Amino acid sequence: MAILTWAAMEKEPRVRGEQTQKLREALEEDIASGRLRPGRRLDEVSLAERFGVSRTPVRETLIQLAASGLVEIRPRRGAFVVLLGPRELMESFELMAEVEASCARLAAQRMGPSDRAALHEAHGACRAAVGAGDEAAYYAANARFHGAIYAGTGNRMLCAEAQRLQRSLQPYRRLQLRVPRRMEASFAEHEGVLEALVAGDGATAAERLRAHVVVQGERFMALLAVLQDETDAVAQAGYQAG
Amino acid sequence: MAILTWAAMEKEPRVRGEQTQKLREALEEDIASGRLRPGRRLDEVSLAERFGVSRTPVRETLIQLAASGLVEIRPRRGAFVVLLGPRELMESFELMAEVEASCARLAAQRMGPSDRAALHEAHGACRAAVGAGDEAAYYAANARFHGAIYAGTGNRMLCAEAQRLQRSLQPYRRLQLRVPRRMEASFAEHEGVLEALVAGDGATAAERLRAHVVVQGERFMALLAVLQDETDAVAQAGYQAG
DNA sequence: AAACCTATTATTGCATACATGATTATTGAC
DNA sequence: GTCAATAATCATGTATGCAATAATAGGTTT
Repeated sequence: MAILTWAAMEKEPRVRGEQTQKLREALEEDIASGRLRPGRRLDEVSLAERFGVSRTPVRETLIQLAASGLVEIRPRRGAFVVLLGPRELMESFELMAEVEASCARLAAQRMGPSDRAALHEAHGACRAAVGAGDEAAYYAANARFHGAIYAGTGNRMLCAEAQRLQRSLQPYRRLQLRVPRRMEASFAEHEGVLEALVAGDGATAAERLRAHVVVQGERFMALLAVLQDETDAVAQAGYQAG
Repeated sequence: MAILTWAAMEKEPRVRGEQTQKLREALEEDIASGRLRPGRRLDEVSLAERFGVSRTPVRETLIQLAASGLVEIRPRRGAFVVLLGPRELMESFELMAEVEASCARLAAQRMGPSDRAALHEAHGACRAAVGAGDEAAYYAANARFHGAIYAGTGNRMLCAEAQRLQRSLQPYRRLQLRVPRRMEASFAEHEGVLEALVAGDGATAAERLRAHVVVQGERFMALLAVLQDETDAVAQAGYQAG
């Protein structure tokens, strides 16, 4: 007793939660969707009132979010939605590119029929979104496309890591909507990745997916000035969530 | 106001802590050193008494450790030192291999003189440890060797991720001491990695470091039966820490 | 004797209360 | 009028108390 066998470990959330679970999902959604923008302070009492709970589960949720990289907690200062600086953004995109390249290499060797089906489905949805010019649909389908590659590795640890990184960069991807012909370029790159994946060419798939993410990062960094302006504007407006 | 500028974000711990900081370090050390073995249950009141604090900071620390992958929290059941099963161990080693390979590739291109000096220093310490047959010294020097490669990437996000993974696998590395001629083999592999790194050959360095980690993982998986026996014994003995 | 059901115990999850440090506002001086 | 120092306010960090659930022990039944 007092021992947990690994056989019993077949459930994902390594983290406690009853109330906390809901709080975490709600805040993650708020951050990803942009309702809570990077840099926004997260007041414990306000969040507690908003969700109708005490400060305790709020604090525990904030700690979880801090550990997953979405929130930053400064001792005695409070919690803030993580605001990545230029350097940290570049580093995060590079890390993302490396992880995704690894996923592509492994997925090319290991994807099963259902993985391939999911990948093609997501790719088709991307194509449809490009045709319709539907940014929101492309955004969702793009996430499925990348997620299918993660899952195709068969490595749940790697998959979880890739998803965590994707979530932490999600608040910034919104700004990519401003890049002209973004969807078309992204879709074309996806096609190259898909081709290499279905051919089982791991090296090529990895290189193409790495380049895809790196290029996205470079496009994004070009918009950094705009980002700065926006957060400044947010600061001045004293943005309120909910 | 209510906005955190990224200029102010030049401090590492994204996590709160006064008491919590000490608790986290102490528990990390206990887990890494093997005083708290994988599968061990972590009772909140016992920990609170042991550290002379209330349950609150203990809970917050456990949540942090859960998020970093060292502890697993099962709702209403308590916290346990993560006990990775065979599949999870394989996946973790693979993830580690991928991340380290990325580090090697980037470090080969970017390492500065101080990074190279640190790498050579660690390698020299490894050589000395092999000569002296000092397992503990090799263990420490090996960690410095890998850490120097992480740092050599100049990417703090990647570096932090690699270190987090290393910590989460640390409880299991102890068992590698049983592999015969482990130090000699490891050191020989290090030498190949170092050679490629100083030559600036990122592709070769990445491949060699990946192989190094993968081989370590394979050696390790061969000991899994022993691991299982040991944890079973621990379970029966009702291992007490401290 | 073994298995199942029940009652007790113990531990987690959450709420509330208090203390300390940070932030802000006010007041005074230059 | 601006800057600085001090006091008041507020938020965080920690402790404690209560409720609900899971683990456990005991008794009963087959």
